[in-house]
Amino acid sequence: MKRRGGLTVGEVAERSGIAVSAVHFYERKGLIASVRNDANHRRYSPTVLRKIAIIQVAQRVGIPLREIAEAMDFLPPEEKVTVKHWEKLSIRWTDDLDDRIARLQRLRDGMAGCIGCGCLSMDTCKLVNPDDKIGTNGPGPRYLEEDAPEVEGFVGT
Amino acid sequence: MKRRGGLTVGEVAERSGIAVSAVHFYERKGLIASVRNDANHRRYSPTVLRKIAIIQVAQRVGIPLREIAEAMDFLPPEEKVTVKHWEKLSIRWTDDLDDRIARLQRLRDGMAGCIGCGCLSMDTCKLVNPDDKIGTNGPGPRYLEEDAPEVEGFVGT
DNA sequence: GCTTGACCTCAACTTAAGTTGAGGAAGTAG
DNA sequence: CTACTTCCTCAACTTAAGTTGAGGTCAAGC
Repeated sequence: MKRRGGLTVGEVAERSGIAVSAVHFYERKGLIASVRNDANHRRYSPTVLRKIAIIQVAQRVGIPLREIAEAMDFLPPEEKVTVKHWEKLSIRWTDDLDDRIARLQRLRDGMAGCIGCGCLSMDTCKLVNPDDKIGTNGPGPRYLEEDAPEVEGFVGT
Repeated sequence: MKRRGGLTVGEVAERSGIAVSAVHFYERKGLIASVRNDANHRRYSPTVLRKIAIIQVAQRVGIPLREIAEAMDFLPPEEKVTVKHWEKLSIRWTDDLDDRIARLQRLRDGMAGCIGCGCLSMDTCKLVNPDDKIGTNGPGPRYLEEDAPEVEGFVGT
């Protein structure tokens, strides 16, 4: 196979640790790009490895590919990408990550509170009623504690 | 519509804040149960509202329905479910949540470090190399910094 | 007596992130 | 020359968690 002209899809797959099909997939989604040689085979710039690494980190942060693609659209046309650009993405995704962590922590604190009180699913429970809908009479879990005692009716009592 | 015999699917949907189709779906997945009246209409015990509330909290924690169903399989046959049981589930999922938070925090710390050093995708980067595969020569992102400088070959240099 | 509303079932569609497989071309090793 | 490997495209399948729609039943209200 012709050397000269960049990395083959197989090399990219092996070195980035993802499957060839995933490399194809990322390309279809516009996350990475390649040029074709005369045999219509993809050739990648080595910077694609950096990009794939970024993609993987972003995915672990929980960013969907669509958003990763959007963020990467703001990058200059390949060779001009600098460390500054990676830093920007990094900061952006760190903020996302902070949000996610904060949300999970609030949830955890709620859970911890509920372990003590055993209130899970009660109408005053922050966990079940995260938006504090109580009293709005809109849909959402309510009246739960009112129902539980008078089980009457079920099984035909 | 006959009153007597428990909540209708519409009532469950409205009071739990999920769609009727979702109630059906949860039932198909074995997460909740109903009995049928003579018109073949579902009738639910009010405890189903509690269960759905639990399902929603667990989902927000990030537990897939399959696992929620498994956990709920350990619950006694309906009416015998006590606050103790909810507490057990709560504790179990709090642990899951702690893990999830810890993982995200490690990731965040890695990101923060990378913002300073601009190393994203370097071979020494904990983020890109979470398992510290460096030197194993196995697949995974490596050599990245070795490649970047000598871009030669691409575009035919 | 007919329309309306809530319910029923079953099948197909949706999104995300890929994987798997069929069918074919092209370059390399023996 | 033939076999092997890598590559190509395109279509279909996968899982999760539901939603949407078609076609049908049943009781109530006017």
